[in-house]
Amino acid sequence: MNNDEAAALGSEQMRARIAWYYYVAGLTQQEISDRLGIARARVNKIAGQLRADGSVVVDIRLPLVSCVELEEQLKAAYALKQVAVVPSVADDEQLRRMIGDAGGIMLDALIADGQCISVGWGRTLSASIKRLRSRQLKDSSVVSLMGGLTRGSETNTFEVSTELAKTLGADCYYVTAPIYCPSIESREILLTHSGVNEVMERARKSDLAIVSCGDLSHKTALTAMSSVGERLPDLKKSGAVGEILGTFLDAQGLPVDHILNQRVIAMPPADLKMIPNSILISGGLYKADIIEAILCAGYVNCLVTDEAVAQRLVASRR
Amino acid sequence: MNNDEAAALGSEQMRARIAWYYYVAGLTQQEISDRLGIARARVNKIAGQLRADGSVVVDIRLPLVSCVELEEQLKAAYALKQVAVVPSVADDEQLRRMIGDAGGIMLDALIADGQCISVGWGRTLSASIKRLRSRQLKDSSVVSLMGGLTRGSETNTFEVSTELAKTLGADCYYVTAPIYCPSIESREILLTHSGVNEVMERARKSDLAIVSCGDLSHKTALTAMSSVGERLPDLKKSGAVGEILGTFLDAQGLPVDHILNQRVIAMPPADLKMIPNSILISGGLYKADIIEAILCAGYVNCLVTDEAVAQRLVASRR
DNA sequence: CGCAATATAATACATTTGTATTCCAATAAC
DNA sequence: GTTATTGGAATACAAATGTATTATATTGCG
Repeated sequence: MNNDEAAALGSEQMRARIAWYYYVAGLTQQEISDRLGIARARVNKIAGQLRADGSVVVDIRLPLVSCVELEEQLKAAYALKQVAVVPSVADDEQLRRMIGDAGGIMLDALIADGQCISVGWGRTLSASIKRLRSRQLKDSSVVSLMGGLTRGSETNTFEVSTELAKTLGADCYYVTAPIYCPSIESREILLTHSGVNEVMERARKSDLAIVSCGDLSHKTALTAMSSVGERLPDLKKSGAVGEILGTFLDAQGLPVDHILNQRVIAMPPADLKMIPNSILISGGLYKADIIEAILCAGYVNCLVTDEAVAQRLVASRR
Repeated sequence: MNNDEAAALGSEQMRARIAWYYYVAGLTQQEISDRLGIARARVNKIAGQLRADGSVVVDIRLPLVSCVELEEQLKAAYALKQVAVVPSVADDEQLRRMIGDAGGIMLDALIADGQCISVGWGRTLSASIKRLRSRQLKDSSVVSLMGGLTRGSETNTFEVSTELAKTLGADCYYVTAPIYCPSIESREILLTHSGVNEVMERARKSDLAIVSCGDLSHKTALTAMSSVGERLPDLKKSGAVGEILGTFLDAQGLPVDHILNQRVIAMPPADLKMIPNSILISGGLYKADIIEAILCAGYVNCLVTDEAVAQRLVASRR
């Protein structure tokens, strides 16, 4: 291929060439920029994006025995069907990608045609979905498990379900309501009128649920919403350790008595128990408490997390 | 994990940690060496090995349209069942790895339990086999298609079949003879007495054959054997353009009349036609002639090669 | 048309990586 | 016990990479 041809490449084909040359052939970025006739800085940027957006994925074929052991211990301790544990790293974003990758691999094996897949929200979930192989499932559907965020966040609940549906080639059903209603009355109105109930009914009957969870620190995306963030002291006083599907739970995994829980529009966590396969994808030591609460209550039967959290979980069951 | 624990890690677990931290988490080699308490240079070396030995594999999820087009054209032009084309790069070793990767992906999809898989020899084949997922096939076997090299080469025929059998968890049958006999008489003796015939019979009945090919330059491993290398002028005079399974072919794909062909111990190329799936894995522009010859004769029905060769092949069928 | 917004090239620089070299300790061979 | 051999640490340095800055098209819009 000569430079004239290269110059005529669309940006998508440019990305594909860079992916091959850099990640498979092992050319240097300089060589690639020469060959393609573009600035090296651009190659560098695109190469980074390719990793981040899941166009290039790496598989590690050496299991870590310490993680494999933890997986087995967690399965036994919390009666889980499937567990994946990845090594811990300090950087949150890197950890999310690692857990997301592992979650994607688990999902890849569980997803089949003819299923209804319900999905929560979160950056880790978003990473998992990027990792999935795309398919053309004709008889499948994706359902959102919770209302949307009004303040445009980097990842909205709508975005997660849309992306999953697109990747799978499935239909998508949205909970067209805010995650927290302004008042208990408005919640009633929304539930009775807007078709939200039908979607949640569909979610209850789904074959596979994919959820994440949030703790009470400011690191968690949900608490970054002003409506939630300003209530953090309240929530802590009420005994909450974090949330799943927008519902705040205490250390035993029971919903706490708090105004936010009365205004949430999402499937109640207890309903997850009716779903054959439910996966919690979440890690980072600061989420250990809420993860433990969710497992104690038995809301989910599969888990993807990191080594440090797994150790905590195993230790507290001794 | 603290340093004391890390220091106690076996080297295999060390490799696994490095794989995760470097390729998935994206830590720098310095960070990893600090965390594991080892020299950075060692991390660097291991990280390189992990890529090379197939413990870390990368998947590109963006197809190159130019390659996809060539695949379709080749299928049509040479009546092939499956074709994979990867972008070309100048460096031979890099190209081998790319083609090997693509070959591994094709093989992964074709290999099933209960099969007999026959295999030739070559560095590209070796790369393909490294890329395969390991399995536990109880009712499968691997058969070598050709005799061994006496002069210890970096990859011997025995090594390729052994590694494939190990990866698949299958039995392995070897052609316990040199690829070229010292004389026509010794060849007769070997064929009648040593069980070589039984193995070749088994190969003829195999379900899947995996072969590579060699050209007549000194780049090719086979011609590096002194017994072959010194006959290169002869071979060229007799019209040979390269070899498959140790048998030298002319541009039409017919075995040439040459002493080496009379002394080769390997399955004759024509017998490949009886095998349901036969894959030729080979690339590099200097091999275009022999690849074309093999395809013209219809010895194989699947092909893995690179873009430049694919273009040549398509062009010469116009 | 001119203007702002965007994308890319060109450049520079700090960080990270690959690699060679030397040195040291543990181990095996004598 | 002494001497090779080996594997890894320590070091140094060149190459490659990540990133910021500025300059230069290119595009879309009023």
